[in-house]
Amino acid sequence: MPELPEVESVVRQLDAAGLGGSVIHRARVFWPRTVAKPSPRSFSRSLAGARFLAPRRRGKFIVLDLEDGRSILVHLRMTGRLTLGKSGAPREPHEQVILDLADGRDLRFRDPRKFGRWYLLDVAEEKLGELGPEPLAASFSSQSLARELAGRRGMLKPLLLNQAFLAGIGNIYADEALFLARLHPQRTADTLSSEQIRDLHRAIRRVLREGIRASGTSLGDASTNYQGVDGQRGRHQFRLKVFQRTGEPCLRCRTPIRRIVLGQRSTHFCPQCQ
DNA sequence: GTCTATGTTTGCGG
DNA sequence: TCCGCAAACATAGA
Repeated sequence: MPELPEVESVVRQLDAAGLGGSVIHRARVFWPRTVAKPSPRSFSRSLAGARFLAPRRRGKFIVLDLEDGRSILVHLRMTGRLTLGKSGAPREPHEQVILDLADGRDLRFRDPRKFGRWYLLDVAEEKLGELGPEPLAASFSSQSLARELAGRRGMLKPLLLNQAFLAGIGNIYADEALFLARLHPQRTADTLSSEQIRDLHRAIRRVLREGIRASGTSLGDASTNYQGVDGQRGRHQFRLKVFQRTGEPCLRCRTPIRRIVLGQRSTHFCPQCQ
């Protein structure tokens, strides 16, 4: 569920709530596999007393840097969710990790599907280094996108989902960006004109910024959908142009939106203007 | 029971 | 090496 805009929203909410500066009193792991590195035991043991710096984001990772130079990385995957509230509340269903803070609050991780992962690393880059460029960074230009696309003979859509190619894009924003850029999801990546590369670059940034401005996309109404740190829902679902609009008229040309499966992911596009 | 799901990794075959 | 595909992870909702 959460892609770059949702993760960015969570990070901003954690920051606004003053997570930076707070100290971990106790770390508890209830589902061992959630903590990918190190062992859950040493994860818990070595976090007591650690102090957070300001939270940040890289790709779809929430990065919680610690004052001692280490970092906690949280990946929400499909259904992961962080909450920050007063400690002492009974543990809710599907809560896999709880960090009790010295200030009387706790940071909780709830993940019904248990795909989400936590990492405690001496150097954040050992994981973040696998990621491609940040699409919203000033250094991500149309030229750098062109360089990356050159020689890639795969389809555009799966390429946009490849985190080593570009960090942070998921299924929703990939479909939306390709629609905005008027590019077919199955288009071979290295066949774009420089103008189309410019359009794609602009579309990617526009869609992600729009998502952030709307505090993310919350589909459906179930608890497995994206919610912010206080349970806030995003508003970007009302702005989707193709995603989950199968059969509905294209907002540009009225042609019914089509759904196909690419790389095992549903893909929505307008067969007329893409 | 079936199908779908916003993510990522791994292994296979081309 | 690059690419596409299937399965795995584990669960909920339609």
